[in-house]
Amino acid sequence: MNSLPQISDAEFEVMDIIWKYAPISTNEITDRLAKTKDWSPKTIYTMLSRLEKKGVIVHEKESRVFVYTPCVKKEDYLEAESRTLADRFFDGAMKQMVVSFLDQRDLTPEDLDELQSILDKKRRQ
Amino acid sequence: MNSLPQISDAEFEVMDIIWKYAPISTNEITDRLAKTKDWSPKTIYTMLSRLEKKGVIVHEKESRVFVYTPCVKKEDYLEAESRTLADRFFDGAMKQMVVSFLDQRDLTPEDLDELQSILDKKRRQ
DNA sequence: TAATAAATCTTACAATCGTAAGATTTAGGA
DNA sequence: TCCTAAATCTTACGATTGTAAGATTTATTA
Repeated sequence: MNSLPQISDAEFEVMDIIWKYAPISTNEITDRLAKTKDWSPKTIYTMLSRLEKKGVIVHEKESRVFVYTPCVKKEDYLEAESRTLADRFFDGAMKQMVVSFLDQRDLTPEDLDELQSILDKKRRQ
Repeated sequence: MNSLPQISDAEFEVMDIIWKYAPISTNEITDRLAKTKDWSPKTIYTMLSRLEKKGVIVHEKESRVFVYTPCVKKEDYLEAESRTLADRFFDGAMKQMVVSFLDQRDLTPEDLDELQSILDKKRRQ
């Protein structure tokens, strides 16, 4: 709960579906993942067991199917991963990281305008 | 070169020293890492071999010691990892990611001021 | 109630990773 | 030139990850 368990790339994909659609059954999970991934349902089942073992999801039985719910928040992972990124590349300085993102070429002038107005609002509060 | 090899957390720590101090000998690498990590030199040697096998560093022999140089740029990893983060958490939308970072609690009002002026400059160019 | 099909549980296996010990090579001093 | 200490090379081993196959359980239908 306090320190987030490490979850792998593939596990993250499964988590993502659960975060988006929970409570959700195994079948619905496999159906939704089938749209983007080419994974066997067996593989997905393995992911689900591992995620549950790691304590980031729980299930309830509904007759014979399992229905999953997350027990950690996606934002907590965002938080943790952006901190890791800041640590690795900017010595922990979030601000520097933001600056570097502002330089990223795929922000259009309109994006910049919008960011500016958000900044304005933030500073005023 | 075009697609960056995956490197692990521990490997990254080693890379980081090489990025900072290259060209750098094995001994200097282990000395510098000793300050923060509690790794055996043997362990570090393993990292170095793996990194070289992955093609992200090369060495030259100077008498009997190896001197390492990176052959990928740290910024390329930043680029790749921030894109991954944006994909995972914001559906690829860099702008949304930046917005979320602006909300991060550890940006001081001074930071916001500074960001604002950077934004101003960027929009003007 | 007995069979079946669907769902879950158990086991597996190769690749990568963290962590190093032991073997081998070799530059440099005696 | 020969020995030795330092450096590198080879091997290892348990945990995690990606990827599933096969075994077992069980709700439902015939």
